[in-house]
Amino acid sequence: MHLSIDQPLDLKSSLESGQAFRWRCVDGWHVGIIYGNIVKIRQGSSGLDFSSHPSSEHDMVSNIVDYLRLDDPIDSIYDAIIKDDLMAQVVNTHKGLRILRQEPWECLVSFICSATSSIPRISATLEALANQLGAPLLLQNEVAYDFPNAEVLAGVEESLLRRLGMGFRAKYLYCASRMVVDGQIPINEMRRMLYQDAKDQLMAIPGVGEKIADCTLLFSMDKLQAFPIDRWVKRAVEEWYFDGEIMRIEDIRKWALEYFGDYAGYAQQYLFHSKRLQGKKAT
DNA sequence: CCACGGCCTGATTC
DNA sequence: AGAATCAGGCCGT
Repeated sequence: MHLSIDQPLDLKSSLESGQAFRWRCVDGWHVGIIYGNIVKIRQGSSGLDFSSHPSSEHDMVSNIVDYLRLDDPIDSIYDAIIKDDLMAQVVNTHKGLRILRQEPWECLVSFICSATSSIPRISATLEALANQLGAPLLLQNEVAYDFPNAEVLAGVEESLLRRLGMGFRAKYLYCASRMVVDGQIPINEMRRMLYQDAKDQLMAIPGVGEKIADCTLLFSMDKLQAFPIDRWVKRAVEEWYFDGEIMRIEDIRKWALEYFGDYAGYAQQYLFHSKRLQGKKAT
């Protein structure tokens, strides 16, 4: 199935810029899961080619539009966040990098896993979780495992989670599962909640602080003003906007929301992506 | 309020 | 080679 795209989109960067951890690349195709469907997708000159299961390709179109946020007013967003020459250049270099609209539960778990870890390890852990506890989905000669829901994860021992490589995050994941199952955290209603209200609720989960809450809000809950600050973004802002001065996270957060406005999250993703590529090349 | 060490563990560095 | 150090934080002191 072909889907024409007439706006900036860089599929590879979007799927591999550290927002989602379970996409793999096979022969130029990205294989992963979108809203319970295994999807094989690639970008050509005029748009996307993909196949899917169990939903038909026809029915998957709207899911793909949702997942890649192709409904965002991307040109207005660029206008809004390009406040200076540096951001103009960063956006231009990585034009088409999108924020994804992931499923809230998997996104929350992913970023609980991310604390003091590395992307390859985060991916391995999440894959292990899904392989062990999720339902397999088949497409052509590929298999991918759906992500286990909160009920399933709440039912496994912390020791299993540790065995799967979660380390000290195992107890956080167990708590999060319980809180979602018990209805304390209305994870699927947070898209309709105010940013700060949803954030306060997420941060009530042990192991979820400002950064992990903001990642979840930005990458799965439509809160485009969320500006997660990890070490890369911290470094990027300090070096590129404050002449290398060491800043407090809280001051960066306030500055970013003020400076970039309602689409600060997009600015964050571009800063993160370019700083990380730069950091990797340097080392 | 701020600063700091500890936490699991695999990969990378010295 | 084997031991430190680091990795997309958070929590308690």
